[in-house]
Amino acid sequence: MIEERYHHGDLRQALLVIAKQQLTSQGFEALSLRAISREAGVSHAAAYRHFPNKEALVAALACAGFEQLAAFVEAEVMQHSADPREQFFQCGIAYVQFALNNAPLFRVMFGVSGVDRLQYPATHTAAQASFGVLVGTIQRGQAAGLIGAGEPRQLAFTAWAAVHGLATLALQDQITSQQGAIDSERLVRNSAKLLWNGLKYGQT
Amino acid sequence: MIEERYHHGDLRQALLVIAKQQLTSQGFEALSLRAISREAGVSHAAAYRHFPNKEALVAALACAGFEQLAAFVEAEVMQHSADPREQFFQCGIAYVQFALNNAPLFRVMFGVSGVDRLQYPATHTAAQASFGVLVGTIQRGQAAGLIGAGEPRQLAFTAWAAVHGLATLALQDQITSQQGAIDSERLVRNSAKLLWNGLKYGQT
DNA sequence: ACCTCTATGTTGACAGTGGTAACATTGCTT
DNA sequence: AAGCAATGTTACCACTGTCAACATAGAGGT
Repeated sequence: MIEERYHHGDLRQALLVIAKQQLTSQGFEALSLRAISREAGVSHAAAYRHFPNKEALVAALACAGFEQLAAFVEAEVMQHSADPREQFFQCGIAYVQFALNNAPLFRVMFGVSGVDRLQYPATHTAAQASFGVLVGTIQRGQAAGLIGAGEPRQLAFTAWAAVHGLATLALQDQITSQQGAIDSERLVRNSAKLLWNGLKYGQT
Repeated sequence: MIEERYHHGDLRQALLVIAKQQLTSQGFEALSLRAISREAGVSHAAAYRHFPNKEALVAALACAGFEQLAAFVEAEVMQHSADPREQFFQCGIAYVQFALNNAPLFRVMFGVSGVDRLQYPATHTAAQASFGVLVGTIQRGQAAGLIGAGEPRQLAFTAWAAVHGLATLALQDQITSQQGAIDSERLVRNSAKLLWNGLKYGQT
C-alpha cells in the first residue's frame, strides 16, 4: 500500500496518465492543470516542477500519442507482411481507426492548440518516427515493383496527407453517413485504391 | 462622424470583424470575448446579447471562413475554365494557399476547438457549400470524359481529404522544407497528379 | 405627444483558470 | 551529520467565461 508522502515518486508520469484520462473523457477544452493536479492528490502548483507550462504538458501528451500511433499502425501492418499492397491499405485503415478511437488525443497531436511542435523536440521526433512506418511500407512496395519510381518520402507524404485528411474530416462530421458509426475501412479503401492506382505509374 | 451612443448599431458584425483581426494577429488561444468587447468599446457582457456563448462566436467566425474559402477557390478555378484537369489542380492549389494564408482561421474552421458543427447549422451549410465547389469541378471532369465513373461526391470527398491533409500537415510543420515558405503549388501538384492518374481509371 | 415594451448595453459578482513567488519538506551526496 | 538540490505547498495575481440585476434607447401603438 502506498503511503501518503510528501514526495510523490513519479508525479510527472502520474500527471500524464491522469491528463490522458481527462482528455479522453472530458475533451481538450476541459483539460486543466488544476483539475489534473487535484485528481493526482497534489497541489495545483506542483505540476510546474515537471512542466514549464500547460502547453508543455500537452506537448508531452502529443508525444506519447505519436508513439502509440506508430506502434499501433506498425502492429497492424505487420499482420499483412505478405502483400505490400495490403500493407499499404492497412497503414491507412489503421491510421484512421486510431484517429476515430482516440479522437481527442488525435486532435491534440495535430496542432489543435497551435502548439509549435518544433519547440518540443521529443514530440517532433516521435511524429517523424510515426511517419517512418509509412515510408517503410512505401519502400517495400517499390522493392516489390508494385509502386513506381519516386522519392519514397515524398510519395509517403502524399499518401499520409490523403489518409490524414480522411481521418480529420471523418472526425469532424462525426456522423457523415447518418448512421451511428463511420465505416472507416470502406472509407479508406476507396481512397487507397485510387492512390494506389496513381502510385503504380510513379510520380511524373 | 459616429457619435458615442448607447446602442452600437451593428455590434454583432463589429464583434466578428474584431474577432477575426485578433484571431489572425494573436492566434486562437488568445481569443477572448472580453478583449474583443474591449476593442469594440463595449462592456464585457454586451457580446452575450448577440452570441449565447464564446463557442457560438467562434462558430460564426468559422462560418464566415467557409464562405470566404468557397469564394476564393471558386474564383481561382474559374480562371481556368478551359481545362478541367487544370481546374482540378487549381482547386487544390487554392485550397492549400488559403490554409497557409489564413492559418488561424483555417484551424478554427476545422474543429480546432472541438466545436460540434452540427449544432451550428449556418456553419455546417457553409462548409457543405465550399465542398460543393470541388464536387462541381469533378463533375465537369467527368462530363469531359477525363475522370472515370464514380459517385462524384465520393470522388470529391477523396480528393478533398487529400488536399485537406496536405494543408493541415503543411500548416503544422510550418517549415518542412527548411526554407522560409512552403512551395504549396509544387506540393499540391505532386499529389494532384497522382490522384488524377487514379481518377482516370475510376474507382473500382 | 406620450407610454410602454423589447432589444440592447452596463455593472457587479462568481467560480475557475494559468502562472509566479515565497516558503516547507524531503532525501540524496558528501 | 550537514547541507543542498529537488520537489510540494500556500497565497496571491490577473484574467477568463458566464450570469443576474439594472439602465437606457428606440420603435410602435394609442
